[in-house]
Amino acid sequence: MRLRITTWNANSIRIREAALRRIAGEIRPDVLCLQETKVPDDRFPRSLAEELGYRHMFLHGQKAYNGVAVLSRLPLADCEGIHWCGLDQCRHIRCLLPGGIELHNLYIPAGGDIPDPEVNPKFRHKLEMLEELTGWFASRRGDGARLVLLGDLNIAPLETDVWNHRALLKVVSHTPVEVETLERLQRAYAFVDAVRRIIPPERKLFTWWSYRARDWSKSDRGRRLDHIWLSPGLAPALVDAHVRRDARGWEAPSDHVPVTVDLEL
DNA sequence: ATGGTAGGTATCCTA
Repeated sequence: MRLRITTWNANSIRIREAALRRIAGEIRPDVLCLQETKVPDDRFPRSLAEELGYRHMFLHGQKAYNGVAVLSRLPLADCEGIHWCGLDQCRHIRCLLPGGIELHNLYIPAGGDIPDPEVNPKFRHKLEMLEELTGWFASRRGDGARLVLLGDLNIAPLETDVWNHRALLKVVSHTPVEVETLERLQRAYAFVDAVRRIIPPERKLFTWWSYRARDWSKSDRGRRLDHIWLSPGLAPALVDAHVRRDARGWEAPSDHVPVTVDLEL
């Protein structure tokens, strides 16, 4: 059985109806994981999702900020929204897909502008959420679960994940402390970076471009902030991965584009 | 070195 999973930071799902239709029609994921839906669950566009074939969904949203959702053509089980750092922000859904695959859809805090946890609470929160997740996954290491961890992790770990490595060393999303913290999370369960298994790490690859650029495509000052990781037991099922760069040029685009993997189970 | 755009909310927050 072929399973296609896509992650996309929509940056408000209510104003991305056309983009959501294109993702459903052109990428056709079986499971679509959303971040920054920015909407309470009772105002989520459920009927549109159902019209596009996503009869199964789990919403974990809030007003104005954050918000994650999983839309699926296949039944979902044991769905829950998980909170971290003692906050009620909606940034994490855990659920089970058919075949016992455990999916984690994450929206890691962006972290503000100043890369110093002592003076910037948003940066401290970013590192603390990653550290709490690291402890949680480390405590499960070796349990043999078939895990997919994906979402907007708001960190570009490789030199080729940013348009200019040297220029971004002190820019939140690519600082050494963030990269090291993300690598600790990855090592906690020996997660495989699925997209970089398919697209060579030597090649520049971005999933986000700022709205502030005059011409995002020409300047191409992007970053790879959106990731799909697989647990070691699930990695052999990986057959393909894609970043839908052209989605950044759609009418009324999100600043993030969809990232997709195909698994053969 | 600076300021640039976008979305949600309600006059300013976050990204």
